[in-house]
Amino acid sequence: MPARDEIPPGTLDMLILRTLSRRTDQHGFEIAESIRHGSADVLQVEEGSLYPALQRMLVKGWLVGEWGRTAENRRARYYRLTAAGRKHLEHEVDAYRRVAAAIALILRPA
Amino acid sequence: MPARDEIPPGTLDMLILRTLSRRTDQHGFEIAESIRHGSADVLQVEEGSLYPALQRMLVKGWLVGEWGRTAENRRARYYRLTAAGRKHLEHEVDAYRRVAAAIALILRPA
DNA sequence: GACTCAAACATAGACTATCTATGTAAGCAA
DNA sequence: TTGCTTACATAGATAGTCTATGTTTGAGTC
Repeated sequence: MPARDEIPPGTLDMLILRTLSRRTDQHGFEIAESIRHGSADVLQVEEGSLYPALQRMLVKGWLVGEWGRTAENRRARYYRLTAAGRKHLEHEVDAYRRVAAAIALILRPA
Repeated sequence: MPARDEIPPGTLDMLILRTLSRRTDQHGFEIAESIRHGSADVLQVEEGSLYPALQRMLVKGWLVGEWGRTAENRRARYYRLTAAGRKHLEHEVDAYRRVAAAIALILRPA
């Protein structure tokens, strides 16, 4: 029934960036929820994957983050795409679609 | 120009099984070529990935292999799906499609 | 106020699966 | 016999996810 799936290796950054391009200024927990809901409850990002990914992308300059407060008055880091992040997202989506189309070619019924 | 892509982690077994379900009794080199051509030259399986994958799947009983000779009189191992392999392929394809659809949900334009 | 609970962030290490690099054997041709 | 190619094979590097664990902080409760 639910049996949530893992995030396929190589897609996590893209999913995070895309989530932030849909709605900016989300913090980590929100991003995880957005991915879960946005995927119809199929994809679940674990915290041990999420936070390192956010760090990596901060370092690469694809995101900026600033500390703030949630509606429940908890400290949280809010992320936003940079121009470089937006461009990188485009490239990742292009590459993903190309590969997905290629796999579809092989899977499609003869 | 081509700039062939890597096989996404987790998809190689499925691609090999699917290739053999389209045409049975192919040897390793043929399988690699089938995947490349069948993907419109996008996907390239490296030998260092291919042969270990074939070994794994022999052990798991998804394939059987028997030694033979190519048209050029070279020794080669010809692989064929087992019933278990066919069933496993179905499951892998189902799981792949479910995840791909979930990713598509997130990627699709708002 | 002490205690508990959850939110939010974070890191270390395990694990999986691909790739790169390398090697071997065998057939054929010059 | 040298070289080229096919075909199979293995070892180690690498990348990216996960599990498990830990820390801080705010809110609620007794």
